[in-house]
Amino acid sequence: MEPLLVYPFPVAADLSQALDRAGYAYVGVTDDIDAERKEPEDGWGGAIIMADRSPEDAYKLAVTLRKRDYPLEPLIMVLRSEQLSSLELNRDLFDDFVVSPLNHREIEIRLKHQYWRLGRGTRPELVEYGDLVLNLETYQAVIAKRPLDLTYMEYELLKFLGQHPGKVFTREALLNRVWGYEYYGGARTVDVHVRRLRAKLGEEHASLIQTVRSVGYRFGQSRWSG
Amino acid sequence: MEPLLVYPFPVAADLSQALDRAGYAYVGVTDDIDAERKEPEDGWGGAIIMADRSPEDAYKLAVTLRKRDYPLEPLIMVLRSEQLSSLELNRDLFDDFVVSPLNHREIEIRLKHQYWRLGRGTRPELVEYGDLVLNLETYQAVIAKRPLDLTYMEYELLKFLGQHPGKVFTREALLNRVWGYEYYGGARTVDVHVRRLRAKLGEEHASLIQTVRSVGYRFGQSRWSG
DNA sequence: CCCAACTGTGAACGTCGTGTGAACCGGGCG
DNA sequence: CGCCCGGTTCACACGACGTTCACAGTTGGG
Repeated sequence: MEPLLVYPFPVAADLSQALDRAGYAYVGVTDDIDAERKEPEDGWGGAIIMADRSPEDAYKLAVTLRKRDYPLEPLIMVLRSEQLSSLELNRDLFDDFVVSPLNHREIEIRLKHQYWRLGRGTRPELVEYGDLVLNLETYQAVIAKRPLDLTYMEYELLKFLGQHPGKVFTREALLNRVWGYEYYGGARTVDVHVRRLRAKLGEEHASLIQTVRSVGYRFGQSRWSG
Repeated sequence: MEPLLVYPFPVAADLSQALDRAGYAYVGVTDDIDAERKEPEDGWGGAIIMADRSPEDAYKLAVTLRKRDYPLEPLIMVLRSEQLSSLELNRDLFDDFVVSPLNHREIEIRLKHQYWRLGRGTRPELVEYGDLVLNLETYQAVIAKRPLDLTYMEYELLKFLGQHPGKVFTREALLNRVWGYEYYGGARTVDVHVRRLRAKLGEEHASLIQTVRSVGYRFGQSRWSG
């Protein structure tokens, strides 16, 4: 992760303490010129700008950082309670703000939340196990980076198994929980779907679904053999 | 503007005072059942959930409000300083948070900032995906530099899909979110509009809208990358 | 007021997913 | 050695689901 830009320099003691604790790298800058000079090759990892001492300079810096081709994100402002009104006029200059005096945990959480938001505006819900990844939002599956073309029931079955790795399910249980409680069909159904899944998973991953003789099926390694 | 959902009911004095001052309408709810019962026809305008008294119930409510077809936005949590850690585990449940005791100005600014982000920050006036460009201001669509002559519903549907590339939507969900909550019509409607869209997109781009059998439709390719 | 364009619905049609029966295989046990 | 039990594999038929079409209801502009 690239270091955070922090204004002003030298960095206030409570802020540096909070960032150190949270494990963030950061670089203090005195103004926009300084910021450009110290900017890492891959750009800043974000910015924290304290506007509680010299608000004008702080906002001026924020402007230059945001009005570039590649706007700096995330940008968090720090200010005193009575300065809050000034934010409304500059909404597009920051992503979040904190009211001083600083709360260590709060600034850490806000940073993380911003990174999370940037990373995936709406988070994909994933089911992962080893090389296998199921994206529940897009209904797509990938094994070892190779996309799997699964039918509906195949997907549902694999999803269920993937959500309970290591656990053994009887055919009965699978029929109940994947096909639905009211469903009443033969146990062969499960066998065949497991077979088709294994085929699509490919030779090397077919063993992801193991047969437990006289009991049922298990996904992934047993909890003992790890 | 639709009223805000506020939990719990009765609404804490300082919060109601802050919301009154800021000019927001709001409705206090006791739990998820109550929330559903009191929900305005056009949905909630947002939510403020105080988790400082009974955190479990608060988070439970947040879950139900966010795991719907139409997730409630924005959702702001209110909690005590020592509860901050609990947020990390529930990142997707909220958009912003405030540490109590409440600062009137702060909660007002955060609300406004969230609305601004939803209205403008997140939604650009252009929707782009590959060769497709939708200009939301002029209501015009272009595919591979060739202008598309779309009807209203066609445009709305394409816009919605384009705003959520990769994600699969059931016909039900599309009816809700494109045609509107109160709309009650057959699922064939969606099919036909998809068909007309595909036709207008042309042979080569028809696959932009994919059918996910037994589930619904998906626009574009999956997004595995953040 | 009429025409044209847009939108929704029901029905016909084709495809593909799914379940089932039966054959096949392999191991355990008498 | 042969029988039985359980799992695997295969082929096939049914039916669910999506696509397509034709048409009717509705809206809005000229």
